[in-house]
Amino acid sequence: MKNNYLISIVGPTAIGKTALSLTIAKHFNTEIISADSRQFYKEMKIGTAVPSSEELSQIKHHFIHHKSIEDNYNVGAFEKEVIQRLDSLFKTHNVVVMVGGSGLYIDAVTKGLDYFPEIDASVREGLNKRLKTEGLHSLQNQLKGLDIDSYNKIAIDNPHRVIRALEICIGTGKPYSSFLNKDKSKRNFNVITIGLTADRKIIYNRINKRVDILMLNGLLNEVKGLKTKQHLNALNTVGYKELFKHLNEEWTLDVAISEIKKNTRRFAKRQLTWFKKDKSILWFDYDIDFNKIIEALLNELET
RNA sequence: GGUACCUUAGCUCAGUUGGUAGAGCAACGGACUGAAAAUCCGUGUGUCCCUAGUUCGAUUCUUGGAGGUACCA
Repeated sequence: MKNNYLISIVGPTAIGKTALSLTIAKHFNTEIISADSRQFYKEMKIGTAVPSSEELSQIKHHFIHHKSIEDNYNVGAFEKEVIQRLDSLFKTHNVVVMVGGSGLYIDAVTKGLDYFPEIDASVREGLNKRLKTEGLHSLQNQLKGLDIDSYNKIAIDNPHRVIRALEICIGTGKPYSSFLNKDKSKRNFNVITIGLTADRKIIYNRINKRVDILMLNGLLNEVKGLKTKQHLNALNTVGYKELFKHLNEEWTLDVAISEIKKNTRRFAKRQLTWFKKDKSILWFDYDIDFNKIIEALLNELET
């Protein structure tokens, strides 16, 4: 019988997840796990809209600013670290809150990923080089030879997917598909997922406003300070990549800002598409009285 | 006030020698097991300004309006 609960809060960017997570964490007198794939990086303070220092001082947060953009970090490592952290948190708490907008990272914690061995980074580097010189078609053909199941199943037009499958085939000598759908490690906690949402128009208005605020908070300066590192993957992020284009004199500041807004809107759309699939999510309107959500949670905890 | 040109998708515009229309961007839908705020796939969403003619048929031609732009007064 599992008596521990992870309350996961999801929803599109700028919907108000942080405020809700604080309310819930306070109510249950517990701590917060962040599942936001860009808030991990300590160099990205403004553009990722992390909780304010005041908010951070009220409740203990985990996995915010714990990595550097220079580190090689990924979902697998995140899953492992979170599960370890949860094990120790559940020793002193029955309820832990998780909040974030990265669907894959959330699912990794709540549902688990299949096990894959670590592959040396040089394999991917080589594949990326070949993608440039030989083209995607050559990589697709190689995958066809090494792992026909994956070749048929994955999004074959998507270079990231093809390279990922190939790097496993090459790095392990076994097909990528042979690692999938094994028995995932069982979770020793229950998950309740709360979703916050709103009409698309409202979400978009909030996003536009959020971007203006990030600019007022000094996002441009933060990005300027990171200019020499713009090639790093972690900085291939909405809010950063557009301002790099401005600093590289490709775009005016106005164009860059409206591109940030547009790309954030598209990001929110992708988040909604991801979460829509999860039928277990309890959805609430963004401006509901949070006490109603607490009530709903208490109901869930009893049953 | 006169003359010329314009009015077609949310925006910028193309087009139909008369058979109810299509690009870019935006938007919308979707996929996604270690790059995920990433990456990739799919979809035209329309009183063709209004009116009256000519015509089997008008967004297209003609009449008369309305709105806009430029130039001349």
